[in-house]
Amino acid sequence: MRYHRTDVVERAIEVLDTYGLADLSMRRLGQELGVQPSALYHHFANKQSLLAAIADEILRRGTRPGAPGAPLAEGAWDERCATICHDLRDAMLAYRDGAELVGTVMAFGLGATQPYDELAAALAGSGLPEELRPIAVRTLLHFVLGHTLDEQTHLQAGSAGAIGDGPREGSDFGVGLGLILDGIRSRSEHPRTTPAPPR
Amino acid sequence: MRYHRTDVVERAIEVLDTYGLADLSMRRLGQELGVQPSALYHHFANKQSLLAAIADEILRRGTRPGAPGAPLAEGAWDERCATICHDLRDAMLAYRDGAELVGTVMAFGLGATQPYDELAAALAGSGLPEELRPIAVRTLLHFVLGHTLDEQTHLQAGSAGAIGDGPREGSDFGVGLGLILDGIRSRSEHPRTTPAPPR
DNA sequence: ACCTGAACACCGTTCAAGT
DNA sequence: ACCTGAACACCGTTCAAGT
Repeated sequence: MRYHRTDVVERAIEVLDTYGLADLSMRRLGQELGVQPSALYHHFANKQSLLAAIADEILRRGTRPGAPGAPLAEGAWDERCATICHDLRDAMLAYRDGAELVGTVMAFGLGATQPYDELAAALAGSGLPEELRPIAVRTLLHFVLGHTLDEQTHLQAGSAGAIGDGPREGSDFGVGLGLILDGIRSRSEHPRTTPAPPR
Repeated sequence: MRYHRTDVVERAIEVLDTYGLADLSMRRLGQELGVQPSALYHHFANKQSLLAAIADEILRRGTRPGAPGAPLAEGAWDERCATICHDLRDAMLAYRDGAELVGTVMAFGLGATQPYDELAAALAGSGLPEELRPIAVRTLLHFVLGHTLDEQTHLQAGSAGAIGDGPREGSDFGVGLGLILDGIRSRSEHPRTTPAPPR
């Protein structure tokens, strides 16, 4: 059998979802495809590149279609931010270890820049001073990545019969997100000259 | 030579700071101590336990002494939160890959609970409704961990002569932190019945 | 209490060579 | 363009045995 890049990514996602990130090795993936591990290096320069491609695909699958180039969410800036953050969370929760994978890839700046750009566009519609927007975007992303990683870790740890965690964590996410959006809103309405708190 | 648990942790921190987290293997650490890798399993059940002990020690070293049991920071609740967050950031930045290590350990809930408890205590002095405090604490921690990981990754990547990143990132941290504290303050002064934003 | 020595079951990556 | 086969330099962990 001969494979394309996309075949490898697709199979890798299946392995990830079935066996977890720790078991997603180049050797294991090769075995799963019926191919030598070294064959994968024809499609990807190294494992990190493969992981970046997987992260991109997971985020792509979690994105609502929508006209390309069109605004990615409707409504007020805060509603658009909330939608983007919820979609990102949902995309990561859709696959086992999705948050850990996407978080690692984003931390090393290897791709998955789509959410960043979408949030920056949404925040352009707020009154937030332009120079604060990048840090606001990053603050939102750190929240979503960190919270979802926590959530997924605990969900998976207690997967043997734990109940009631879904709703609790779900509303928790909205509350934390609302807290940050409130902070952005207060800076949008009352810009300050000295924004940093004292040490 | 015969070692204690604390000797192993101390040497591990030196290896971490000199060669990075990726090179901190049980075999490498054994070699550095002049001991078989298997000897380390007399002191730690597994590598994760060792990493948790290292994270605890890094945080302990970054903590200002202060009387045990006494309030860990003086002043208003927001100043105390800011101090705790800055100290946590500084502690992680003090060692190579410190943020990645502490972040991993905290994500798996293995220890390093000190910052959580300190922030919870500081927030008890705000007007924030009690049920919102845990999510506020976690939101602050996710910000500090995520931002510092970003910062350290980029600082280390451009360590060959990059200039001016320190101050920029430093103020960035304060701004993002101020954003979240503003959000907490707005909820403290104007509690809501429906805190979550719409999807 | 602390360590050795040997083994088990793995890794990512490279590279000449094949079709 | 895609893959094989073999090799290199590693991993974490276990376990009987030593002092």
